[in-house]
Amino acid sequence: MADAVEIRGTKQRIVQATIDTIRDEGFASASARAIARRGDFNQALIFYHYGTLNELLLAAFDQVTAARIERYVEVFEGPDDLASKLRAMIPLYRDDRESGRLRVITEVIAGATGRPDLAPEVAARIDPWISMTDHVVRSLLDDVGMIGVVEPPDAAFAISALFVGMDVLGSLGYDDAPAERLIELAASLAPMLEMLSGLGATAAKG
Amino acid sequence: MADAVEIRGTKQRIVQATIDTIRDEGFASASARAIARRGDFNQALIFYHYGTLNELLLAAFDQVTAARIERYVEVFEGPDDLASKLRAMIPLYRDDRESGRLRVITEVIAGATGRPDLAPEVAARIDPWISMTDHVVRSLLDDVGMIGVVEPPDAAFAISALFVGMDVLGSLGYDDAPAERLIELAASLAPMLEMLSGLGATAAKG
DNA sequence: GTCTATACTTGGATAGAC
DNA sequence: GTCTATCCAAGTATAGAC
Repeated sequence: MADAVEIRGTKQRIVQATIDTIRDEGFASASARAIARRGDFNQALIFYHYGTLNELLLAAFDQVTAARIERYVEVFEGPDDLASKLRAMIPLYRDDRESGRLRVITEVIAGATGRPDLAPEVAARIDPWISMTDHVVRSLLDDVGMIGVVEPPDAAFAISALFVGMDVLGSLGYDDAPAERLIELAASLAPMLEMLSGLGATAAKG
Repeated sequence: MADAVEIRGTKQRIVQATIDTIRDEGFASASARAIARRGDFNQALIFYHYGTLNELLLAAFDQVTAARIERYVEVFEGPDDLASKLRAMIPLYRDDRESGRLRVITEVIAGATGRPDLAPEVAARIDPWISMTDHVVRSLLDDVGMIGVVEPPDAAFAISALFVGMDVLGSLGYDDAPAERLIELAASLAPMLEMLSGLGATAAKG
């Protein structure tokens, strides 16, 4: 029990060291050697267990995102109104930021740009996020009768991009506190949007 | 005349090769060796003329952004209404994208994340963009009487982040055509905002 | 200012002993 | 499954001839 964390063994230890390295030293510095130093194990283990460094980096990305997306889906597929959902999102987002998970995700996304060996793999792993956003946005726009004005995929792309961009600027050293304030703002504006809901439906009929 | 482009000599040739390399092979591949291969000159020249590779990369970034920002400032400091400004922005943005300049900028921004030796330098070079956005947003929010609801710096951060994020996702392989459609959408919504202008002023007085 | 040659470091990955 | 040892490619940067 006490070593429950050890049970999963070496592979997990390697992934954890990878996450730590990316978080604290950046994607560009996350070499096999640096990761092994960090986790205090032999560098050859990486290649025994993961084959290539890229595979390990992707495994680390998967681990960081896996638990995360479930929590967000839970919030956004709930029965609450938009404002409540957005407000429920704030502590999740804050936790992601403070725990360093967000930093890891951002580093991998930024690091994969312009790298043909990584870009498609990372893109495939971002897809679920964009899909989730698309789903939320679609039902929202539908309620408000605004599909056709904004296409849900465009809106989903923009919203996802907004977060990626805020995180990237955050990684560059900008204060990313605005992010939380903006979610809060969106939550406070949401009721206005839902007021339009009836209005939009009416207009569509009339 | 015919060799007007040659007059600026080797330094310019090196910067151009750097831009080409970043654009076509990505930031991660833009090593001194790769750049020298690309421009067909000796690798040692880079260090003679620029001291370090980082300096060269920043010089390339400066060159790509310099001409660009002037054109945007010209548009946004003009006397036109917001919708016209946004529409005027579209061909600029498209040109940046199609020429590959945007790719270079994105690669450098993404590449600088998590690199303490580059991040502050790149951040300093992004500041003018955020300032410009802040300026535009501030006068807009002021007109609409919404300062206090959204703080201009937050809005400027978000808008800048939106573009960075769309570009990063574009570099990851996502279709970034939505970007233009969204500017178009913003332009078509702008009149609504300006309608609020009188309303906001009235509310402030009443 | 430009070249060749090279010093030195770090990287991914593998072979083979244990 | 883990270790040591090593191969080899690639990187930044510099010294010194031209």
